Amino acid sequence: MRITYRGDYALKALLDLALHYDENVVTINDLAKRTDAPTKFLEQVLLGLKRGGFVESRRGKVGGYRLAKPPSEIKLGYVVRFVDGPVEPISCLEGGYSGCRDIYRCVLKNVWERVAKATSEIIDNITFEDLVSQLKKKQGAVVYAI
Amino acid sequence: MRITYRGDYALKALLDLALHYDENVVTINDLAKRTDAPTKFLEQVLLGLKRGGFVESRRGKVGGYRLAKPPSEIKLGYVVRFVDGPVEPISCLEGGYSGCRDIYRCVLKNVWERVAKATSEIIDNITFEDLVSQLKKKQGAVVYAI
DNA sequence: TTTATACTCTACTAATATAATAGAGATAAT
DNA sequence: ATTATCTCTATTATATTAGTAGAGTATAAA
Repeated sequence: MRITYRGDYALKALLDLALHYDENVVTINDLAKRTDAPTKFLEQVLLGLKRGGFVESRRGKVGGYRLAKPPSEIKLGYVVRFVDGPVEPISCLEGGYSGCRDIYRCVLKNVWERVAKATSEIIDNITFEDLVSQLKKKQGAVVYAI
Repeated sequence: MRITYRGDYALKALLDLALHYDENVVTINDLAKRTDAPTKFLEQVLLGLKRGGFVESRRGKVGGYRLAKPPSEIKLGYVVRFVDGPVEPISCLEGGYSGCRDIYRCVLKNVWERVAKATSEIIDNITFEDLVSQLKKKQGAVVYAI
């Protein structure tokens, strides 16, 4: 698993939307500011998240983005896989891999499977609600105003 | 962490050398055959492994490669880090990262740290001796002749 | 109805990493 | 000398990543 900038921006944007879940929509400009992402790049990221069913949007003068589901129903793992692909550390676990013969395959493959499982167990047991409460516990909600 | 073909070849070559640890050196051609790696590419990989202190080589007519240390002293994690870089899933844990502001930093960083730790705990507790014995247990040593 | 604002969509580009390929050179055994 | 084998540097093709650009669409408010 490798988190790219695209993935990092996506997670931070969703976390920001989770922090504002009870409020109105958040504009992409505000998201870009608070996540330190280039606005036009973040647009693409959010478009992807919309197509993935993670966010909803509203166009026009009071437009913006909001989460499509409550933060408690969005697991970190879902987002990571959607944006940055499988968590497996090597392509031989992902399907079309032919870079190894059977002789060494199983013994190394087994290691990568263990790594993937350990990774999944972490990121599939964290929701954005968890992240929000960790954030609030740590610094206080007032910090997150625009 | 992402295992590249380079890393995959390196691990398989070392595993092959571990299987032949008590014997003579192994030529790059034999290694290339058994690991299904392009010979010239594997040359570079082995050169790297030599500089990293994982293998020794001998030139000339009966030349080849051998492990520089017993298989029990080579951990998978060492090799992975040497060949494919840090196991951390995101560059913010690797030093010069500036892609996040403090507001979201800690809470996501903490997740990636947990992933990196879980990964390390797996790959730093497997030696090439372990892999060899798993391999032998599974298929019998006779399979590994040229 | 016009205008301003904000999301939508597609195309393009620069930089970097990855996975090789190529070939000349050095060393050791026969 | 010859042959086999490792050594080293340069080059290349492809894919990925990160970002930029710009025209288009929807909505609220003046």
